[in-house]
Amino acid sequence: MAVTIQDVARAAGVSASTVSRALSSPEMVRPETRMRVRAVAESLGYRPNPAARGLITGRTTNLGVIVPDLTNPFFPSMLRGLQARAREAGHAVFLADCEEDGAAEAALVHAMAKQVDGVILCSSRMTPAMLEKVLGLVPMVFLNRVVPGHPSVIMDGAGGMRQTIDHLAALGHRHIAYLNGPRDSWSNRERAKGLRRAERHRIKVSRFGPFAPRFESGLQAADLVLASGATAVIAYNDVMALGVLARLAERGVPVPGRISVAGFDNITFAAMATPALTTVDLGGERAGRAAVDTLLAVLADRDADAPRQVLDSALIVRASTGPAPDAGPDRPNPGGTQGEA
Amino acid sequence: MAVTIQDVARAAGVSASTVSRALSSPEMVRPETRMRVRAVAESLGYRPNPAARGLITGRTTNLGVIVPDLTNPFFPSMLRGLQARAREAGHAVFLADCEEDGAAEAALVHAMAKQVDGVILCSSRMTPAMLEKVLGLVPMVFLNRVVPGHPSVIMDGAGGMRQTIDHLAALGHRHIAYLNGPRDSWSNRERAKGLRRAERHRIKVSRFGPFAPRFESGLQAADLVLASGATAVIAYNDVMALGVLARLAERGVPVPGRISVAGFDNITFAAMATPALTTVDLGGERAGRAAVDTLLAVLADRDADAPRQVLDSALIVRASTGPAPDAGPDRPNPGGTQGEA
DNA sequence: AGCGACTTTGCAAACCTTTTCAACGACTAT
DNA sequence: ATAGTCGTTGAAAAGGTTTGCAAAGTCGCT
Repeated sequence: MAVTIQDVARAAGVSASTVSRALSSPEMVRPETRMRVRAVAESLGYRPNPAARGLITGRTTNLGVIVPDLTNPFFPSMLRGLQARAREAGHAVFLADCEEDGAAEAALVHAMAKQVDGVILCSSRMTPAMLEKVLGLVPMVFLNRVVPGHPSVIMDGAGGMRQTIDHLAALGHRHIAYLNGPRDSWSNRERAKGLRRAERHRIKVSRFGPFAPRFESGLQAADLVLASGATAVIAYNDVMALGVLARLAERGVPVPGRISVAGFDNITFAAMATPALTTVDLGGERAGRAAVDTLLAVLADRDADAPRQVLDSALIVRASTGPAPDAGPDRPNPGGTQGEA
Repeated sequence: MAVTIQDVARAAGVSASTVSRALSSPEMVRPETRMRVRAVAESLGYRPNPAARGLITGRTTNLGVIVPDLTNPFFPSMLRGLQARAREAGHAVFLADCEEDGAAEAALVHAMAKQVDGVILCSSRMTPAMLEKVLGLVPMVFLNRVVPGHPSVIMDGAGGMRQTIDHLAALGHRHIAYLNGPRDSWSNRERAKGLRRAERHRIKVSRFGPFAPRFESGLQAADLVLASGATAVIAYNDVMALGVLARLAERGVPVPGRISVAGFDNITFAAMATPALTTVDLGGERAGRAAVDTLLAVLADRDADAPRQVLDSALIVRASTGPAPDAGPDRPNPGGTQGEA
């Protein structure tokens, strides 16, 4: 049915080895023969069978990717960068969605192991014990999680948080709220670490949660934040922040007049909300590309020690954050903030 | 390095064939032997090499999926259903994003052909000429596009449009606008077909576009629609509709007081907008699952004739659509609409 | 006891490719 | 002229699995 290397060999009057060489090691075959073979291969529509090739070379030119939840809009942007870079490098991408389940994730690694040259684990949900069992199976790089001794590319959530706090401090806020994400989320811990920056500005921080990173959590949290007296709220991610925004709009609370709102991830809809949402862009596409590059580097030199790459994040200031309500529009040095602007 | 069937055979004191059978055709081997072999395989952590297996069986248990744009939030939901069903059926999923480019899509089909048992083409961007060249390569099913003689599952955009128009008619609207999607999009043509329903209600329809299906197009279109005097606007998709909503909010136009807005796709953020967006749910997850089922059916019986499955769509009425402004809140039989409610 | 049928197992071929090795001819350098 | 080198090619092995076929063993029946 499908055309094999033998068919090409017969049609070109050479051996299979010559066909193989004409296509993958062109310098090893006489130009004249090479041309003829290539022409025949082309005309027959021959494509090497990757499975057979992989069997002998031990390489598949496939990359595996596992994400925890495709419907979280943060991942598609990451995937896009990842996918594009992989294609540039001549690799196809195997994608699986583990649906936030670490055990499923481990099973997927097993399933993929033999069909890919390496796998990229995005925000892996595996416990250390689960990790232990799959670590040797196939080269892996971790995206958005550090696993000692293994290559990772991480996005600087803590740094993003610090930028956000500096931004709010400059706007005169003295009391802010943070809405925690899921309890055992690595990214949430990272982001929360950045909260320490508030001390430097003598800003009071009220923490709420943990919350599931969903729109509804934002609705719920908005009322809590309002009652707390904070004049700004930073949500674990944009989806929650949008929930906060929606609830505040419903209650007629002016944003950023009475309260400023910020999120994380810079998802597409952050820019589309009214008011447009101030958010931290963690550089998802860039991270996706970096993960592929890292994996390729590991593949090329397995003995190199595990690189850990940290990507800068950037605060995207939009309309949802503004001066603190008690800080008058242009009053210099309000309260005790030492004019950190 | 990796443990092969030979290793298991040696350790269990049987031949490789017996190991193979113990694992995949259990009834062919004596229970006692079967147990022992399975125990050994388990303890050694043996996993059959899918490439080697595929080479001989001709089946890979992989499915390929090509989508035009991962960052369009409609696709992830489809993918999710697809992915889940594929996993239930024991198939892994190869994903590729062709970035709205038909030629790239064709290349991806080629690249995937030998590594998958079949491929699902979501909203294929290939021209008929491109299609021609790849049709025989591998079993395919089309999602959201009909290709004569090939299996497809399609979502009923025209039906969704009819429901939307009936809905608006019932609310007393006499003049509506439609914002076209991309010029040669099959889905746009389908949706536009449903516009004929307006004749039955004696509703005037103004068409705008074609537009790229983006938020910015909605911003642009909103002003055009307002100037046209229409009291309701249906956008090609939710992303555009959200753009319309944003622009109208910016101009202080009450929605749905002055104008009603509706979209297509029921993306997550449609429900999160203010006002929440009325939209047509085309059943993406369901469609993803159906596509897998169809593909599996084709694979099981290649001679069966190409099924074409049409999925019902459902109008999700939310706050962005309301009574026409000139139709008073409860006035019966306004104008000449024959009271179609 | 002998025969046939069935069960259980192993051998070897097959899948398609890459790669090692050897062969062959031509050419160069001694 | 001869040995060595180089360039070009083919034969064959290898990679890990499944499967058709045959062999061996078991059982029941006549």
